[in-house]
Amino acid sequence: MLSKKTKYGLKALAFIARQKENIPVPIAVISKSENISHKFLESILLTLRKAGFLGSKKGKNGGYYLLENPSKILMTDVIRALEGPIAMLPCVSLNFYEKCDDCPDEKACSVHKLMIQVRDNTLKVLKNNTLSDIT
Amino acid sequence: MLSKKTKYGLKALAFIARQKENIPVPIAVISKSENISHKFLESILLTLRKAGFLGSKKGKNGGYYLLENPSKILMTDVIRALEGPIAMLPCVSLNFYEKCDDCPDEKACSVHKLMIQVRDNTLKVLKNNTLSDIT
DNA sequence: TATAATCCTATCGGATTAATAGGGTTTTGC
DNA sequence: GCAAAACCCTATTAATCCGATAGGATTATA
Repeated sequence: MLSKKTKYGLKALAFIARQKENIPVPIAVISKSENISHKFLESILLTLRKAGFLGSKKGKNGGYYLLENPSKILMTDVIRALEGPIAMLPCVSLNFYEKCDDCPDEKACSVHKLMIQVRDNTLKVLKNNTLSDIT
Repeated sequence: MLSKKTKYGLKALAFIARQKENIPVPIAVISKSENISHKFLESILLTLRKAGFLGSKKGKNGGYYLLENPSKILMTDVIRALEGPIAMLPCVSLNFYEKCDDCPDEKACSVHKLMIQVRDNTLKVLKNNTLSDIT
């Protein structure tokens, strides 16, 4: 299950991408339009800025804006920044790999193989979708 | 991410399916072989029995056994029984649907559409795999 | 009847999540 | 200049979930 953080983050990015001009969008505007707690959204946008997706401008008429063309922003990258691993098990994660305590031999593990199939299919979908696709 | 409950449950089912004869397998045997806490596994197998995948026999020489041929047991069904929803958001779940609080119109939601794609691809994989495939 | 096994309910500590609190810092517009 | 608007940052909280454990009750076999 995706956390609300990730869901809200995606909706916020999509909202920003829908703007005609690439001028800063204040948190309050997104927060009201998308029904997201202002403070919670604040922390999410901060994460997205630190991850390199958004730029920000302080002061009056400030806000957040995209640093790249929406068609360059892959869903895989956004979800990894917000949620962490995409895989259903740490032992099949490409970017957040962790060995299982209980498994002596990963290659012999019945669940491992299945979850690699799931991972590859999920990745295929998320790589084929950019921010411009969900706008 | 799959919970350990689900991971252990799948491994236990695979273990039982690997037995030559369909005679009851005691919890302790699975627990030792698969490195799963005996008590925790106990509660998992109870779930799987109540869900209709396993039968049990009490007393000496008791244990758990499959109620169906492994090739009839779909991964979708097992995971739903152990984990709950397969979808990444409640609003795209087929079996555990829940409306999002923040979304006035699901069909207009950018994230919704994306997660339906992910769900459909995951379901395709999990429907094509039975217990006999992961044995 | 002793033993081996499942059955069942309750509980617990720790981690995570979603949100809130409260202020700080920077920039803009007047 | 200065006040307001907006981002920046840390800490705390309430609630929930997770993995595991406890402790017995029940049942079947040898």
